[in-house]
Amino acid sequence: MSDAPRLRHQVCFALYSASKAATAVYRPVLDELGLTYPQYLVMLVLWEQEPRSVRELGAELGLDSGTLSPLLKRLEALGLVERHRSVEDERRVDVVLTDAGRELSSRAQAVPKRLADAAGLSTDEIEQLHATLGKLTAALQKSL
Amino acid sequence: MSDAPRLRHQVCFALYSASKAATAVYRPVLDELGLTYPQYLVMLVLWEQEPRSVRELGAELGLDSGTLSPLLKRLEALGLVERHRSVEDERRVDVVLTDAGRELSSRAQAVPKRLADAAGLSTDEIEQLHATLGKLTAALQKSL
DNA sequence: CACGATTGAGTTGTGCACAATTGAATTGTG
DNA sequence: CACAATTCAATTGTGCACAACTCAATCGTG
Repeated sequence: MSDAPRLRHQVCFALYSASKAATAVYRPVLDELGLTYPQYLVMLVLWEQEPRSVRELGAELGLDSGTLSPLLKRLEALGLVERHRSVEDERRVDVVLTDAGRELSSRAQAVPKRLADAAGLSTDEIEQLHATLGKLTAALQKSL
Repeated sequence: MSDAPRLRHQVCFALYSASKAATAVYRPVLDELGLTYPQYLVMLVLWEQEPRSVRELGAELGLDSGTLSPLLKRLEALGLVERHRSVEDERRVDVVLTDAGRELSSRAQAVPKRLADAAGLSTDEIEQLHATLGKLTAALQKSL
């Protein structure tokens, strides 16, 4: 019989679908902020701490300069960040928030709440999901 | 203090990272098959049942024609599928496997095993993760 | 100090994701 | 039957993801 792997049984597809559904839920909220989902992630990192080099942003998010360089250029065009060559190490580019970028933080408070509301999971389930995903991601990355 | 949402606490980021890590684990195996991850998903659906219209593929995978049309064109160029206008309804395009496309199924057996090996989770944890992701995705999609 | 190796950011090219639009085929309603 | 509304696939345009590459700055070793 069907010895072919089946879509619905694949955890990878469950991850892929859940991830897409989550960004779809965020989309309307992020639209109001004028951000895409990956841009929001970059802003999250910068709201925690700045300046951050492109390298550091990439390490936090698992993205390389091929993705970040144009993304940061767009955030700069939006007036949310500035990029400056580091003085100590001229290979590095430090990314800092502008006032507008910092102010966006308060408006972004509503973003994670939206997912929690839509998730339909208990706090326990959310926490367990979070923990399991963390274990999974760590194991997968180690296996590479 | 930090009233800004923090990256590490966000379930959405955990999903995003886990999904990226999973496709990264698949990448070398899929490279041997000459497929990308989304192309593999389309083949999974076709291995289960064919022919399938573009519309049906999109419904299974949550993708629209803007994504599928060029993807299917590439699968056709690889000689794995063929596309034919449906006779009953000429708006539809039916996608069928070629012999080469059908044969790829057996070589694809190794793909899901690779994730299971790398996951570092027990069967129980995998099943619970799968179930929770399913609940989450359904709830998120309903909320849109 | 010299110089090969490494690091960091950027660019190019390919492919996916999704919104918006187009155009043809079909359906539903008067 | 006519024709407006809907359905379906394809195209266009924007942005992300990642491999491969370039180039400059820095580091490590002799």
